Amino acid sequence: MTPALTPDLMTISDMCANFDVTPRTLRFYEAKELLSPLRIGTKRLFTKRDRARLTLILRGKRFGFSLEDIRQLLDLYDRDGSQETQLIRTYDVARARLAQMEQQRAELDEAIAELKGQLVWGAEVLASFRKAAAE
Amino acid sequence: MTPALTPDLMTISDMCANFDVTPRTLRFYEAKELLSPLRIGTKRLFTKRDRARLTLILRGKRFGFSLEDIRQLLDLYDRDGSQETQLIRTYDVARARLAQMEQQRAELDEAIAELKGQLVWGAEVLASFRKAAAE
DNA sequence: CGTATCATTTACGTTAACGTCAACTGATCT
DNA sequence: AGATCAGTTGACGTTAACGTAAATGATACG
Repeated sequence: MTPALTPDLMTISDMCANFDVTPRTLRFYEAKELLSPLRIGTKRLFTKRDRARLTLILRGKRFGFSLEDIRQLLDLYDRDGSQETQLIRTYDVARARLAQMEQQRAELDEAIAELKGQLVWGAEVLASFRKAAAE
Repeated sequence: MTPALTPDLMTISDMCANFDVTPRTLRFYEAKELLSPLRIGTKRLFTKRDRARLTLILRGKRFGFSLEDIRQLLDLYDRDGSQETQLIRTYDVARARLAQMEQQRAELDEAIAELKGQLVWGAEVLASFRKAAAE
């Protein structure tokens, strides 16, 4: 069993199992100052706060934010999570990102449409090949 | 004026202007064997074929193909552009890529939806802030 | 002849997000 | 003690698609 995570501290392998990331990733995030686990001697112990942050980090990645973007957002949450101006800034960043994503989706849609067109053409060429071969 | 592109040959800067790419890009593509311009002495002269290929390269990039993917597709076109099996292979690659893109689009849609949800929440928090400040 | 412009080759630099060793250190189990 | 883990730091490797700089060559103009 896991050593009974008394004050909800988790070892690096607990974290890996729970969040499906590698140790390298967690150390990397620490180096990037996205996480700051406690130390007992040399070993890392991840707190509830670290877990909350990691959750946000992974969500941010799903949104396509870079780690640097994420770090800045986390900093904003931290510094004075309750300052209205900070919240507004976070909100704006997210909205901008949303706009980007919708733009990206539009481009993707265009590319899909174009590629579909090419496929239709390809199918026609193939069909005419078979016709020619059948005579 | 451009030296009257007699047998439709273009210099590197003509190409850059026409396709909106840098010289570095064209040399890079040549190194990757995507293009194979003629040489007069040391200088490159791009033929009609090079331009056709570049068009396909750029289109491929819009589709999200890697240069390596594109090179292979171009090779297929070349080797025996009229062999049915080659055409089929090209067709299949394109279809697979289309599937990828539609998958990607689905994920993007999900992320957009989730992010929109977060934004709504963020807006609510902001609203409650203003309410609190107004009292 | 001088210079201005365009081109060429070579080769190292860049960015992101980790992967993959290597070489240890400690703790634990037997 | 010996062996076995789990963990640590450090450092170089990876991938894609070029950017950028340095040194040199070719050509045309006046």
